[in-house]
Amino acid sequence: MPELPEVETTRRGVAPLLTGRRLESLLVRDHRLRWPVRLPADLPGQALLGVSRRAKYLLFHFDHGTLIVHLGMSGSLRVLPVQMPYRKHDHLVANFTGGHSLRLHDPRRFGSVHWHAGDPAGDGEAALAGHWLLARLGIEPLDAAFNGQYLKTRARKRKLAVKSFIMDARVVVGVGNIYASEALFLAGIRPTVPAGRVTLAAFEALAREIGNVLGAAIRMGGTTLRDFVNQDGNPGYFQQTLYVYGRGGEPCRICGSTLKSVRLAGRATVYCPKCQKAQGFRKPEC
DNA sequence: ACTGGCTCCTGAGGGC
DNA sequence: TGCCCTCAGGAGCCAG
Repeated sequence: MPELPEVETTRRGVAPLLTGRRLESLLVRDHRLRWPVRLPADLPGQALLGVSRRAKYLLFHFDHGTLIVHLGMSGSLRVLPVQMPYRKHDHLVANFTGGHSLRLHDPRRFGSVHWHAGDPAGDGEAALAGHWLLARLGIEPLDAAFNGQYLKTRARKRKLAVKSFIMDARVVVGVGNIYASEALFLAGIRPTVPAGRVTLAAFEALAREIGNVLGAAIRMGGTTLRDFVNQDGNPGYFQQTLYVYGRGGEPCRICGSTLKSVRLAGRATVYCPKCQKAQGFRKPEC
């Protein structure tokens, strides 16, 4: 399940291998992703100018447009020698000059691929930001402007649970279930508290912890880049110690209390009833 | 304007 | 060993 650190790690792995190369051929082996894949006939022949990221969308910038790729929850990208046989669920194959073959693998097909036409020069960048998939996205969690005051302002009068609030991509992007759960634990905030009732101080701790946990995961992901081309390495971010996610019923690593498991907006949610209070009250010692 | 529920899909894991 | 069941989840969409 690619969270933002894995998407960023993917970008950093793929970009240096493919940037500057020309797309020689494109094969859509299965167009049935989240939305049917429809790509222009003139995409082959274009050069890849660079790869960037917005939220969990990877943006492959070509001469005359941008390929917008989302990995869903089971998607992955790898760059392999062009002669390597396809795997089951390799839905998209993009062969570049130099024998580099980019493969989109996505068993559950929750991912998506869109083409946005428009030269990157001129107003292309602004037009891309207005793409319907990207237009309503909130702030990047690693942006300096993402802080407690931002969250406090956005949470005004909101009644939904703070965990659901920080998982809303219109507020802040890239905070999936794992990192929302962990950051709330580290900030000492109970996930079920209405967002509008969280104090500024607690939001400041939460913004800090979200940044910390995502930043650390990206740095760890970087350590697996060496293996990126050839094989499935353990994604580095997964080596992080998980305090609550997936640990319902087990003892809290800090205080030993039994971790409580609830569902919030259909998402498994685990918290420590002692370490996580309504207003947030301490940062557990790590 | 908000909010929660639904939906897509396959593979993993548990129970027997 | 094998089968069936349940569950997991990102995020757009929609009804209330």
